[in-house]
Amino acid sequence: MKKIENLMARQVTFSKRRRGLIKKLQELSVLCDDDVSLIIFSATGKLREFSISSMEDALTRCVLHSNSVEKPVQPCPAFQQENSNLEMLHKEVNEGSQTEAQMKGEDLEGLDVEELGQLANKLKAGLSLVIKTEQERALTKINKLQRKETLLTKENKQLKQKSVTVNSEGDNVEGMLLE
Amino acid sequence: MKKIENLMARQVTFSKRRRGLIKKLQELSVLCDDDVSLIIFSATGKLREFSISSMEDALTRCVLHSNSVEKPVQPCPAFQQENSNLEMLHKEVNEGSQTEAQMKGEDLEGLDVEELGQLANKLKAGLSLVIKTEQERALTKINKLQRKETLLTKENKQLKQKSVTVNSEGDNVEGMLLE
DNA sequence: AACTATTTATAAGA
DNA sequence: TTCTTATAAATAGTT
Repeated sequence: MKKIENLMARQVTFSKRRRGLIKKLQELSVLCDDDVSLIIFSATGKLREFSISSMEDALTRCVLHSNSVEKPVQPCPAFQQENSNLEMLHKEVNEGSQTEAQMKGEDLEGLDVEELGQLANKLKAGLSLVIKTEQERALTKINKLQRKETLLTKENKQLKQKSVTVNSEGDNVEGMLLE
Repeated sequence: MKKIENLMARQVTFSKRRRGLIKKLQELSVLCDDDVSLIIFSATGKLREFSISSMEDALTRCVLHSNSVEKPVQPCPAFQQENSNLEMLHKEVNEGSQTEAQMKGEDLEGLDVEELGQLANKLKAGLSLVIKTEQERALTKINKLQRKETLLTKENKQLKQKSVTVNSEGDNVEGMLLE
């Protein structure tokens, strides 16, 4: 089993299997009385699907991007800026709570629940994108540092050998490295 | 289709279907080149399953509670060093259990908006802790690598100076560093 | 989208 | 828990 290279076939397969997956998720949540979350990212980090099957049918499904042709990724904030993103998210949640409180007392017909579902979806999507962005940022940074470290270590070895052959005394730099 | 009331039957079904679900998740992630996350909460809000398929680490599985009956927490391979964090997550998730249990069994129409909002907040809290765990882990790794890099660079500088003063020819290691 | 041949999942029982 | 098997369901290929 490997990646389907043909775009159309891949999209079709994705759609079919996504439906199957969500169905099974719903079944599990009913049979075993669980809450289930499903998050799917494309390989390029774009959010394709975020679905939550909870006890409430209204929150069961949340298809943000039904096409596999995704919207452009949100501008990738630097790792240090992630926290402000999270804070914004918190703020958004709090505002959402206010809205919800205001909505209290209104009819609890389908429309209200839909609006609430949309708010929840917004939150989930935001959180998902932040998680994904952080993961990517961190891994990129770690990989870069590891490559750099490898080269530095190599260089260090060469320099030490040279240093030892030519000058066996002087400042001893051994033992400086962290482990 | 409705909740399996018999505990043993429910546990067996949960195990079987979880395996099937994860298999299908893996298949989707391979066929369509996606990253997939799966989160399962028990109805009482306890985290049962957290699984991430990323491009870097094949599929990472973390079974905290294999069923609704309390069992010892299984070590999670991907987060072995974050046990305390995971326990915090577990604790946090548990705190909402009463609310969730109350909400359980009610019809959609019977749920008030505030309670649904609390569910959303709970999910957000769980996700936030996962984010936090990842952040901490990544930052620890990055900091360690950066310290190591700093020391290596310093050491190499000293070695180079020594090398240059004694022997100005030979292997040139400059230009090896990545930017 | 719909159809169908084939594969796969799973419930029940051991 | 694993294994077996009859049945049910998902899906790939096709139209």
